Parts: sequence; C-alpha cells; structure tokens
Amino acid sequence: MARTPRARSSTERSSAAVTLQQVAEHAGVSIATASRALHGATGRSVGEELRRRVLAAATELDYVSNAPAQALARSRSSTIGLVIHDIADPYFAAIVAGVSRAAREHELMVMLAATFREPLLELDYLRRVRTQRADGVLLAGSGCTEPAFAARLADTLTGFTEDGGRVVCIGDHGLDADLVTVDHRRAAELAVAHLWELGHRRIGVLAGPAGLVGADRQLDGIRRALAARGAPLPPEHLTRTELTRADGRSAATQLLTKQTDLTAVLAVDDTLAAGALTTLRDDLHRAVPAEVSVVGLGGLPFTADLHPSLTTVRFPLERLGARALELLLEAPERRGPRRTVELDVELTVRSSTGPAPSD
Amino acid sequence: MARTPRARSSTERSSAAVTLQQVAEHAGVSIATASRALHGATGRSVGEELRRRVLAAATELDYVSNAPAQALARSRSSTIGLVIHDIADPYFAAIVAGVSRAAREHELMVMLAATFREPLLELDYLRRVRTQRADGVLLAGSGCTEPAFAARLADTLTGFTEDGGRVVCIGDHGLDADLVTVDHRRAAELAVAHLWELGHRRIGVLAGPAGLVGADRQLDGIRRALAARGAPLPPEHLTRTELTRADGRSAATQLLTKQTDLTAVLAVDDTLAAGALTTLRDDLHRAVPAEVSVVGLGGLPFTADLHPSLTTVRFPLERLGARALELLLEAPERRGPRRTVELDVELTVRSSTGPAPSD
DNA sequence: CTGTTAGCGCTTTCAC
DNA sequence: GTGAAAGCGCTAACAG
Repeated sequence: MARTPRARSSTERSSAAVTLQQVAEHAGVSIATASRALHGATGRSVGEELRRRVLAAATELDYVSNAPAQALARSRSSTIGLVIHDIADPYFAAIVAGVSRAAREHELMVMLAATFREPLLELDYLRRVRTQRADGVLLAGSGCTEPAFAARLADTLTGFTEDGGRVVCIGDHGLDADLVTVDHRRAAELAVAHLWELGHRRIGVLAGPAGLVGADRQLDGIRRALAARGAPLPPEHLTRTELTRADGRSAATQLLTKQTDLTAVLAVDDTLAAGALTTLRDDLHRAVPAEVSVVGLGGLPFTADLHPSLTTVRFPLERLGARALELLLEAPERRGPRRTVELDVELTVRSSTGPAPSD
Repeated sequence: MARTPRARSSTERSSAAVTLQQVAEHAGVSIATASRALHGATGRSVGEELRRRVLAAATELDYVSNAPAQALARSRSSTIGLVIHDIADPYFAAIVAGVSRAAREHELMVMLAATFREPLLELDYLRRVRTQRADGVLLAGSGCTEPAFAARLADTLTGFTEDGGRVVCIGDHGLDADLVTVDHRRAAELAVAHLWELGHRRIGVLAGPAGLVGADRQLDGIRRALAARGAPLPPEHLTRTELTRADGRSAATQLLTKQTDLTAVLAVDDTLAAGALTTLRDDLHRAVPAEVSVVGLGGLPFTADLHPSLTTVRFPLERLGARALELLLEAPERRGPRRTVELDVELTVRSSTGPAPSD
C-alpha cells in the first residue's frame, strides 16, 4: 500500500487544512451529514440538532471547504472564466467591474485571463479555462481577423461547450455564441441627431476599420440617420481608421484639411475623438466647438478630462459585463439559436459640441 | 454499491470530458505513464516511444486535463488570488495588468476578487480564495481602518498561511506580510526638487488622510525634502484631505484663498491635483503654470488629458503587480521577518509646472 | 522506465 | 433523517 490511511505524523508539512472528515468526527456525526449540513440545500434533510453541532464544529476548527475537491465531486466549479484583451484599457476594466459585481451576487469566482491582444494567448487561455472546468466563459474582445485563427477559436469553443461549459460573448466578434452588445446603430443615431439639432449639416465621419462588427454597425447607423434626414453621407466626408488616438489625429487632419467646410466631426470612438480634438487645437487651430463640433462614442471616463470635455454617447459597459454573466447563468439548457442582447446607450452632452457656425 | 464502476450509458449528459484513463487506454499504457508523459517533468522518466503515443492519443481524443482533480491530488492549484478594491479604478487596473502578465509567465491562473471597498467583502473573498486552495494571494488595497476589522483580517490571513498559502501585500496597509510598494518618500523628494529648481519657495501641500501609510510617508518625504533645502514646511501651507477630486478641489480652494502668496501646489495624488487644477481655473481664475504650478503624484494615464497636462511622479504600477507575484513565488520557505520591496518612481514633466513668477 | 494502487476531500446514491 | 461506501480524475509512492 502507498501511505498510511490516516493519522498524519506531526512532522508532516504544516499545511494541513482541516477536512470535512475532522469536522464530522468533532461533531460526532458521519461525514455525509457534515457535508449536508454545511453545503446541502438549506434547511433540508439534516436535523436541527445535528446541523447545529456540525456548524459549531466547523467554526471551532476553522474549517474551510476545499473547492477543488468539491469541483471534482460535483463536476461544477462555481467558477467562470473571463477573457479580455487588456485590463489596463478602461473599456475592459469597466466590463470586468460589471462581471465582478454580478459574479459576487451569484457566489461565483472569476478567473481573469488577459490576452494582451495575442490571438494565440487567447486560444491558450480558453483551453486553460476549460482545464479549470469553469462553468462557463465570458469572451470580451477577440482578434477574430484571420480565418485560420477564427476556425481554431471556434473549435476550442466547441470543445468547451461539449464538455458542458457555457459561452457568452461580450461585443460581437462573429462567433457563434450567445452575445451581449451595445446598440451601435442607436448610438450612431443619437450622435447624428444631436449634431443635426445643433444645425450641423456637413458632418465629417471618423469610422472604425471595416470588418469590425461594431464599427460596421455604427457606420451603418450613421448612414441611415443621415439619409433619414435627407442628407446621405457623401464618401468624401468619411474616413475609416484604426481606433487609436494617433490614427484619429492623422485621419482628422486629413479629413478637415480636404473638407474645409465641415462644421462637425463624428468619431465612432472616444479615442478617435480625442485625436480629432488634439489636431483641431494643435495643428489646425480651429476652435471647438465655436468653429467645429466634435462628438465621440463610448463615454469612457477620460472623455470628461479632455479639453474641451467631450460630448459622447455612453455605453453601459458595466451593465454589459453583468448582463453577460446573467445570460450565461440563464442558460440551463441552451438549445435553439444564439441569443443576442443589445443594451441601450445614452447621449452625454458636454463642451465639445455647440451650434453650427452660421457662416 | 453506488454506481456502476465505469461505462457511461450513452444516455448520460453529454458533458463527458475525456479523462486521463481514456487517454491511457487509447495509447495502450498505464494511467500513471500517461500522467507522467503529459504532466511530468519534461523529458524525464518516460520512454520516447510511449511518450509519443500518449501525446498522440491525447491530441486525438482532445484531452484536456482536469485542474480540480490535479489540485486535489497535488494539493497545489496553480492559481493565485488577487484582491483589489475596484477594477474600474485605473490604479488597480494597472496593478492587475502587471499581475496578469507575470502570472502568464509562470503558468498561473488568477482569481480576481473586487471588494468595492467593502471590508466585509474583503474578508469574505479572502476566505473564498482559501477555499479555492489558491497557492497564494496578492492583497492590493485594504480598508485597514478600524482595529476590529484589522484583527479579523489578520486572523484570516493567518489561517491562510497556516494552510500553506502565501500572502503578499501591494501597498502598505500595516499588515504583517511581505510587501511591495513604491518609494513614497522618493516620489515626494522628486516633486519638491522639481518645484524648487523652478524657483518655487512657497509651496502649498495637499496631503492625504492621516493613517494611510503611503500618505504619511509622502508627507514625511515632503517635509524632509523641504527641510533639507532650508525651508521647513509651515503648517499653514499644509492641508490634509481625502483622495477624491472634489475634496482636492475644495481643499485647494481653501489653501489658495488663505495663502495667496503660494506659487505652487504639490498634491500627493493625481486626483487631488486634478481637483486643484479645476479650482484654479474655474473658481480662482489663476493661470497654470504662469501664476501657480501644480504637480501630482501617481502618474495615472488621465493626467495627460488634464488641461494643462499634469506634471506628476509616475508610480510603476504594472511592475508593482508583477513584482508582487514574483515575491510570492520566491518564497519557497518563507521564514524570517517580512520582506519589503520598494520600487523606484519617475518624474514626468508636463505643462502644469513652470518657473515661479518673479513677482 | 512502467505499472499498481492508495489516497486527495468531497458528494451522492442507496439502504436503513 | 442519517450513515456507509463508491467514486470524481489525477498524482505519487512503491514495487518491479
């Protein structure tokens, strides 16, 4: 035989956590009863007296249950995985905050996996989450660009769901899974409406890169909103660009240099808008909002610190995360087609927008 | 007996993950060999041929190891807990980013626990982390205010370490555990030196609340730096306040209203500095930096967006997190007194500071 | 180098 | 309502 059945010699390493067995002995009940008293359905199946004794014993011995053992026995870990690009990015930070809050309410632990935008790392983490036997995984952000990668990602996800794991995406990345996202079209509509009401008729648009689902939706929303007002977006008023401040700056420079009669810039991302603000002030020397109004999309906190403070459409990022977790939990028997939840957005008017110059 | 030993009737729930047992059978080896080939020390103790077969079988069956089972058998979970106040706070977000990065390098998963500044939640999470049998826990932020709570916290930590868990604090909260923090005194010294070199001699100080270890150190550093230059800090130039933008604003208002001859404000926190900037511009109408210079401490990203952009001392938050994890891992046999690591800081000169007015 | 086997701590039938 | 016992999937002696 391998080891002596029980009775640790007191020379063993000190990390001898109290076990349910010991609690049971201390309380003078069977281990099964101890288990039921401690973790079973509340109030059911254990006599008041015994339950009391077990609880007392547990407290006295400072018993802490062993989650891995429970996970093994129950094949449920009360843990979910959360895969994001970069936690230092306030966009993801807000989502994580929402997930954390919801997880707490449901007594779940969350394993955080930051991929730093490396697709391979994402695959790797998904696998690890599966290894952990997480009850489910929330996928925020995916560089679903190249098809080869997308296929592997899909495979990995399939494996995960086949083992009984749930998957919910936060933000649409074209994956075949339940999805929680913001209403991008409505965000666009709100931004356009705001500018329109201020009298702007020549609006430059800084859009995101083609292929990004959200960016496409936003652009589509802008087009519709403009068309609905009888002023379809002329191609020369549109520039597509990566979502960085530097790109926003150069794209805005280009746009405003060529199209000198624009009275407003609608950027589909706060970061882009920040870049536009910078070039307007430092390169083009055009007053905001006196000469040109600027509006962004996203509503991240930093927009309040910009100068002038940015008018933007706020995305409910925290709720996005919380809702995603809820959706994950709501799926006891996930059958049928993929579910989609779109959260509403909200216009935040600040100092970067004003009436169109009467010129 | 309870269940039939093996052979799942094909009607069982589909979540039948492949087990090591199955891999072993498929490869025609014992389960022990399979285990060694898959998880054992690289290259050791398994013949090349068998190893190959096991690996092939694993791949073919899409085997994913069961972390809870491993954790149970090895009594190590390859998981660490990370307790923070609020992930949406960029301060913590940066720390988490650093921890994530380091965790990845060490093949560790991190369980994130956000307490939202509720002491009870912190206690609860610590317990849960213990429940998860995490190999260690990183403690960033603790509302170590009331002694009763501090005692309970200490107790919980003791329980954790007694079970073999490691603890490292990020930022000093007076807990008896290894600690990683920034060099607050040096940060103060850098800020003072910068202002002094610009000719400022009457410097107002916005300090943090007494009792906060970091805040105390910073104030101490400021006092020393000033004294070393032959200009001890007069009490009327000092105001202590909570670390919020609103408090910073009102504290700055008070300070600058009473002490009209100050040429600079040194805030021990970026947020406070932001408040000072606001009141200077909107309430007091004093030009920054022409009339008054402002410097902060922390170097969070938003300081670059302030107007004018804030001169500040950057804390290496990401490295703080990474270093903390390293420290956690470095402690194979943690004996002796608590270890302390102080990370260096760096002055970032921007637009909010300039030469003292010659007056 | 490989196989056998006894647990790791807990849940969950099944029988009383 | 309570207890006995069979695993959950894996690791680590121990024996060859």
